[in-house]
Amino acid sequence: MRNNIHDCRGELNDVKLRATPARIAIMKYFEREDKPADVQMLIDYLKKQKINADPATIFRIVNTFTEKGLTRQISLNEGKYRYELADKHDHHHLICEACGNIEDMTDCNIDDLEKDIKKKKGFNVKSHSLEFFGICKSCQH
Amino acid sequence: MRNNIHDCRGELNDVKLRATPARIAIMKYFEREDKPADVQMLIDYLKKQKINADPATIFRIVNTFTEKGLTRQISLNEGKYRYELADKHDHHHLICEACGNIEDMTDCNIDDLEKDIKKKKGFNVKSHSLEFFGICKSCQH
DNA sequence: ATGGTTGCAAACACTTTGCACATGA
DNA sequence: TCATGTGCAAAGTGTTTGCAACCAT
Repeated sequence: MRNNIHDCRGELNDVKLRATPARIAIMKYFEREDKPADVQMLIDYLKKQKINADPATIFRIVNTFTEKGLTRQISLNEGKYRYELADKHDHHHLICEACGNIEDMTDCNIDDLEKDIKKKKGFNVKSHSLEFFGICKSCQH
Repeated sequence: MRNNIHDCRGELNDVKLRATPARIAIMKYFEREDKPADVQMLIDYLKKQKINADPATIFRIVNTFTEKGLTRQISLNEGKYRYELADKHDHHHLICEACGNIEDMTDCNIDDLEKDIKKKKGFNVKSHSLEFFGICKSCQH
């Protein structure tokens, strides 16, 4: 019974990827943290787990994950990419311009708008990204 | 009467920037085109106008324009920035994943959502970005 | 005249790639 | 075993910066 500890091997097997330490750790990161991570954050996290990984490897991992549909690549106007789990649908981010914190926001209804776009413009929406920039509660004091 | 030809000197004066050929041409580009431009597009456009400009100069111009509030810097998950006029409020983009074309989309009502965010999370929204990815009409044949 | 702007080169940050070695199944 | 994954180094993009020369006002 090796499955009592959930270590993401299942998810990796499902998409025909080998379960290497770095991949397992990164999957765990994404399942634990709700904040989209950039490559440096992942390297730092792995280092804490005593896993040393080259940036090139991390880039390869997140790119593979994204191709396989495990993760999603997003950009928050920072000059770099971030990555997050792809399975949560229709959620957005509140990005604090003061402290840089990123908060998740779920349940926004853009479906109507997408139908509207289809009708008015003939454009077939596959996905969307919605980000809010502003000042978070604790930075307002 | 040198103002019969609108050459954007007014906008530049308003924000205390000198009216150089490159700046004037870039302002004209933005006023004419509705598609957000990246730096390479601006260089190509200037070249057509017989204005040779260094990438560094273009980056400096769009950064200055953005600081002064003339333009806005956006990212469409491409690994680079694009720039567009800042004066159009509340508009979004339809990005075709087949042909790469970017179409503007106006009149979306996110105000309610922003009020909701303020109420529920205490997060004070200053701006947002909303992009739709999909397949445009002419790519569906 | 003079301070803002530009060109050029160099540096920087992020990301990708080639290849030899290592490793998971 | 052997296809897949990784480390390292190099290269590829996009972007910024220092400084001398240039030009708009």
